[in-house]
Amino acid sequence: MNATPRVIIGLSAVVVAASGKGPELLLSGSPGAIGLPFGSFDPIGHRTFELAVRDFVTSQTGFALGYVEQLYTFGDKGREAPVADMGQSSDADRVVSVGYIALAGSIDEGQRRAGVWADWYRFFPWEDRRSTAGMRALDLLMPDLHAWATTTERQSRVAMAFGLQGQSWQESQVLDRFELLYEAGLVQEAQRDRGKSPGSTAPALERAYVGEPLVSDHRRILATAMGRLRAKIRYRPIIFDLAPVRFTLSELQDLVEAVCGVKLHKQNFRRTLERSGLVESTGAMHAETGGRPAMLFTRSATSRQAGASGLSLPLAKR
Amino acid sequence: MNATPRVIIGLSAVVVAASGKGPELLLSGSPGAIGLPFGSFDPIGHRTFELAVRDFVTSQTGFALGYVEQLYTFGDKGREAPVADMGQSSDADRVVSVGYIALAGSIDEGQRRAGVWADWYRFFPWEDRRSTAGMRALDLLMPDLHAWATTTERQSRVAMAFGLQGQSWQESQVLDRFELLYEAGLVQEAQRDRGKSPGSTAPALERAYVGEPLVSDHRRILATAMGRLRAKIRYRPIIFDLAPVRFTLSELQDLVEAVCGVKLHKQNFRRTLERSGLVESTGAMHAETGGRPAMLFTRSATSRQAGASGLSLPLAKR
DNA sequence: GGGACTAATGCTCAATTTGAGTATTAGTTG
DNA sequence: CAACTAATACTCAAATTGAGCATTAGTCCC
Repeated sequence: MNATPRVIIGLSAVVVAASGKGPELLLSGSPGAIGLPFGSFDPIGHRTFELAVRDFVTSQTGFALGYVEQLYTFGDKGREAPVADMGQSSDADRVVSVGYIALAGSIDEGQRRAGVWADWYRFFPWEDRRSTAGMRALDLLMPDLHAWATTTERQSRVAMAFGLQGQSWQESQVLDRFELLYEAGLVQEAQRDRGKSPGSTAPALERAYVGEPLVSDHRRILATAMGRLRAKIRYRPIIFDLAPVRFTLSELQDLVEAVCGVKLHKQNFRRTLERSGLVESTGAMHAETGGRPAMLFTRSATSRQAGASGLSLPLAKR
Repeated sequence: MNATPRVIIGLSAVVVAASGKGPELLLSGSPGAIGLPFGSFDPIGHRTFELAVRDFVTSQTGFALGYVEQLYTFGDKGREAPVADMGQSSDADRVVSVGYIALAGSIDEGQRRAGVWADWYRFFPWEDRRSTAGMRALDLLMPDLHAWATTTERQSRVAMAFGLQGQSWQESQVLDRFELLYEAGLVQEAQRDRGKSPGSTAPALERAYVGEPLVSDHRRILATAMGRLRAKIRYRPIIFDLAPVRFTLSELQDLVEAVCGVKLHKQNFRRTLERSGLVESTGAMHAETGGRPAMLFTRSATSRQAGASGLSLPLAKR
């Protein structure tokens, strides 16, 4: 019972690591109430947010974070909804959450099993355009999206966000697409926040194409993180914070494709990569693919410099 | 006297408007303690941060904001230093400030005089590379920067940030440059935060080239805003939120140049602009320049669509 | 009413950068 | 050693960019 409501600062971290299969997220919570790793900011103990994030992620999950970047501060009333165990907060408090993205590098099977990791496309099936499964998720959403787009303004928003009608798909507009689906009531969080019981008048939501919900507004934070990461790949050499120390160009390409959810043109990818000077070949070869052995590369010294640029993404044709 | 220290959320707004001369900032405070418009977030009254920002800027200054975007949340202990009139906060409270950038469009002389506006280059003389004055500010900083750059790591950071040694100047790295100057003790805030009296052992700071300081960490927030705006110009048609409704291409170019602090190649600028489809000609002409009359343009309908892209910036040669 | 002056607009051309392939090579496997 | 699989090399046209020179439509001044 507080006399004056307090502001509690919550920190949420989108911790991304690359396993063999692609980007994976560190999750916490119990089945049915899954969310991002979450901690409260201690105004006395913590000197900066970033230190606080590193701190609680390591103490909660045992993983040490590499690259950490602030995403956005979410403070909307009405979207923080059911967060279960937030410790000392009472109903009267206002929770403001500062979202972070952290890259935990490349992990092996052992580490992977030690935490609760999930492929991030479980929460955004439509964002994966490498596979027919992802394309199909979008197809299945289309009827409901069109039904919602009753005005030309809405139609144009749908077209721009999802790359319809001659517009091109922009892989980093993850948040735009999610917010649009939220507004259209096509993700479970929207129905939850409106206080409806899922599946009454609202459209029935099949997880195969609307994705799994997360606690509170964590899926929104995740969308922000995906978008930021996808955009940042283009202008900072951040991909190397996810890649293993040594990699073949194909492995690097697979990783970029997995993060961005698109297919790239192989020859052009290696061309721009070699020109960029971001990688340099170690002498070693890697011969486990059944084809011609591939040269192993590492990130170059210049790629570590402060203002180094990112990768260009030469898309492969349909 | 609080038993437990509270967290106070402060909102700071970088309000930018374009006058004839270029981007101007709305300031508040008294001489010697100038800062950005600043308000506290009320956890009960305000539903979202953005509404709160609009609210307090309008009530404090009378200006209605157009475009508003969150920048970053600053929570470092030790950099919020002397903020004078922050209302009900006590020493024990921790102030976290959420920075916003807001574009107030184009203003006339009357509106300009109604608020306290200042050319933003007063705070960042080295960011203006259109004029020799700005280039000179950087020249004057160089000796101190080099003196600070005692390691190769620092030297390379300086080179990347300020475009030396074959590196190109990146107009949107405003924050990198400011933080570097801060670390090097070359801006007054750094000396203040370290508790030194300005001008003891530290280098003497001439305002003509180190720029004017702002209260608290407001200059850092401003640097973030400048960088964000400069970067965003390239991928969103945000410049039209600063431009007047009708403009000639030269006026638009001057505005872009003023925001980005660089000179552009005129013919190439108009070429890409016309191809982009972001502007369309009104029939009218504008003949006040003493040369051939110019066509007046407006932003096109497509430039208002959600995912519309921004301007390319064809730099003019040295 | 014709030149000088000024900015706006039009046009050209080469250098790069992209997009989209086809061709060759170095391993593994049966 | 032939078949197979990736990796790597090379090619060529289209599109984009960087840098200019050229022309035009006004004003100002005699």
